[in-house]
Amino acid sequence: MCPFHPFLAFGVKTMNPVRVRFAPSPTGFLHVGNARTALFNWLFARQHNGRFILRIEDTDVERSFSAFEEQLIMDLKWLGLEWDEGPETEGEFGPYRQSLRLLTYRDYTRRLLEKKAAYHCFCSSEDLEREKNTAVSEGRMPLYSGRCLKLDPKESAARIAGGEEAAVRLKTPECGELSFDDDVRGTVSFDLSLVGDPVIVRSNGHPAYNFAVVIDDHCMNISHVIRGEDHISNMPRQILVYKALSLPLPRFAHLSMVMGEDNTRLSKRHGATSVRQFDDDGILSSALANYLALLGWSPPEDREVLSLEEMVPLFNLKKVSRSAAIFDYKKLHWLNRQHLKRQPVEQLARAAFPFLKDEGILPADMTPDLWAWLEKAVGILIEKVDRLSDLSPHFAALFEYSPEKLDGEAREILSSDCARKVLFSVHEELKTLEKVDFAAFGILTKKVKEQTGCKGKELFHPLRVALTARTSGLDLDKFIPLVEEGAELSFPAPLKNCRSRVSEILNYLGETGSR
RNA sequence: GGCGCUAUCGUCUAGGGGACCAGGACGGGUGGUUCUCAGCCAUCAAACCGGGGUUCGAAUCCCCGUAGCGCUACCA
Repeated sequence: MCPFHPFLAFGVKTMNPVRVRFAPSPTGFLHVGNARTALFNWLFARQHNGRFILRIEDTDVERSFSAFEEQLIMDLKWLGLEWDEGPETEGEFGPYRQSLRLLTYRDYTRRLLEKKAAYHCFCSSEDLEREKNTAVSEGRMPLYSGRCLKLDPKESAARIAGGEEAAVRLKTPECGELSFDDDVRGTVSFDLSLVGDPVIVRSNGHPAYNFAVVIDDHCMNISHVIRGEDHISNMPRQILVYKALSLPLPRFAHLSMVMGEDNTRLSKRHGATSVRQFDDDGILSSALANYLALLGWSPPEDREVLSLEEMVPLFNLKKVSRSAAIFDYKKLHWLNRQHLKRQPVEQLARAAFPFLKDEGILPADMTPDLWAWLEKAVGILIEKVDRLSDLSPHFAALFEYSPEKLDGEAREILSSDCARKVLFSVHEELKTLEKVDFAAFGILTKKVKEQTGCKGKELFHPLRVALTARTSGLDLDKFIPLVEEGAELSFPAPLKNCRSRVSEILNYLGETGSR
């Protein structure tokens, strides 16, 4: 617990270690907008050898759930944003959950009340609502009237002693100007005549946000408050709390918002918005983090594809953009492709596995042989996709072989003279081969070319259709070894080798007489 | 309504009084890569919100409009 300390009023200047925090409320999944705030805090802490603190703001008892808190923690870890202090790790400035800090808030509230910097308010929410409505209809600012401030202190004390519920309001100056220096926006100022006495403690005893953050940031020794722009309008109220308590101010930086394509706040109808969904969609955490960083920050020398570690020394909070950014899924997908390519095949195979298992393409119990094949296949197929979730159809195409589903274009290709010669020649050659690997395939095509006199399209198109029953797909010299090796392994649905494919299509064509 | 923040290609942005008839990336168009698709490479189109100042000179500084967003809670 952090006791109130009047000395701090004079802002004792020491070596100020960088301490930043990410303070989400556990009221839902980790949203990409919040994730970006967390990321910028993390980057800032890491590059200054500072501490990154996670604090759970669960003072809204109605909406906070521990399940969300657990999810939040998982999502943050998935993104790679490990915290130095917070739930699980703890630390010397805890507890890191607001619901466990009630005594601290109470202590500070008492000080404020004693200094007469705050007062009890007995107004009912109905009264408040009515006053607000009349103010608005008369075109006035809906400020609190200050009715309870005028109450006789004795009466007020008696009502409290009598057990009556009351909120606590901060007494604010009636006029004047307040300004602060924002690290991304410069000087921002407000007219104090426009801020009413805010409730700092609700009548249920829980602190209001604008009070709790100030206390927590101070007690946790936060040096830089980096948060969303939506908090900027709260600054006068928060600064007033700092002043009433004579606490030194940390530095502030307000980040712009993340919007959807239609320039409204990013929400479910724009597509995936929680980091969990991106994981489910086959987006790598490093790609998401990279993309989020690019929303507002631009790395020097056009180095756009960056890992978390690479971003740390390059990041510059003061260069962060002040305007809102629209979330562009296309660019995220492109970036994901870049990150996918940087990934070693072993890792890619591991990352792709869940998607392929769910599609029934791979068995749940993988053997070393299957892993080896998967690595090879993923290494080849990855260049076809932006996301891991897009891998399944490409894998499925390896397994599926259905001459009866031949489309018009494929039949057309098969109907040429060359096609007939190529098919028979390949069929014969395949009989002599034990296994068709990359080298064997080269020799095979050369032989077929000599025997049939067909080359180029005339040779490869029929070959492709014969082996895949499709007109497009993987390069044949990659496709064939994959299929041949896979044919010897046991998958949920077996993979046919080249020889049986060619026999099958020859049979099919013979039966239907369509050759 | 009030207050605050913001404003460069469709999108993310570079730029910080002359180096800018504005650069990069995504996306789009076109061409190349002697099997297809994809990829990759090359190439093209595409922007300083409007109006006033300040200045020899403004995307850049100031003011006014406009628009978007945020806040205006006993939500955070």
